[in-house]
Amino acid sequence: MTQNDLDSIIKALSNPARRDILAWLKSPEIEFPEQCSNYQYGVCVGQIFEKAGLSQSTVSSHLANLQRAGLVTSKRQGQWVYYQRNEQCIEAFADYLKQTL
Amino acid sequence: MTQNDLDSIIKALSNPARRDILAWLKSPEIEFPEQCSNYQYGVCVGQIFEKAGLSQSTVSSHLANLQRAGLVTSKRQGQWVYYQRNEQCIEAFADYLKQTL
DNA sequence: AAAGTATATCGAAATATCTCGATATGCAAA
DNA sequence: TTTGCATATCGAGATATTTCGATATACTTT
Repeated sequence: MTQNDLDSIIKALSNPARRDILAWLKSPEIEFPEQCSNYQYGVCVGQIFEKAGLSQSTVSSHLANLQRAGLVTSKRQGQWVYYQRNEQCIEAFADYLKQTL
Repeated sequence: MTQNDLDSIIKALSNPARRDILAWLKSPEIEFPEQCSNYQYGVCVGQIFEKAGLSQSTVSSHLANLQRAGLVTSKRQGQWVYYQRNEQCIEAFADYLKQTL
């Protein structure tokens, strides 16, 4: 965990909308029951967009931000892009913080 | 730990200068060997200001920010104001994050 | 009381972030 | 290949943050 990683992760988490999205992705079945497909690759942008109460472009931007920080991964399936939590990164960050803060 | 607490703590930590200050305060004897007085109440603003490479007003503002977030406490001793880490708050935050992130 | 030192607050300029609508891109269906 | 849907990117306006110098406040010393 470099200082740069830490910086982008904390900056990503400093926004409430992004924290909400990350929290929602913990329970896709509960938070996004409307999604037709299964949750193998996570949740698609449209679902998150509808729940967030923000514009589509804003949500897309937030997701890109979370992904640059390494907190989520994405996978395109046809015309949809699915996002899911990167638990490894999230746990590593929480551990690092607990240890060094 | 309310959502407001979390928000102000993460926002406080999202700035590298404030993270540096908080890290320095972990080892006052090592990081601020120049301080004349003992470290009972922490480190005084002037010491932090000299180390930070930022203006006095900026450092004072960062310290106020950390204090509003609950991450440090301050105590005036004569004309000096000493800041020290609030370990209880810091640990509670790290634990909360580890649990809920 | 006056002057000096330490810290906090104020006001403003520079920079970054958030948000949106418009539009581009990638893929699917007709 | 044209049309339509899902997502990403662009450009711009609004807001927030960072930083500074100037000044105010708190305290000490003379």
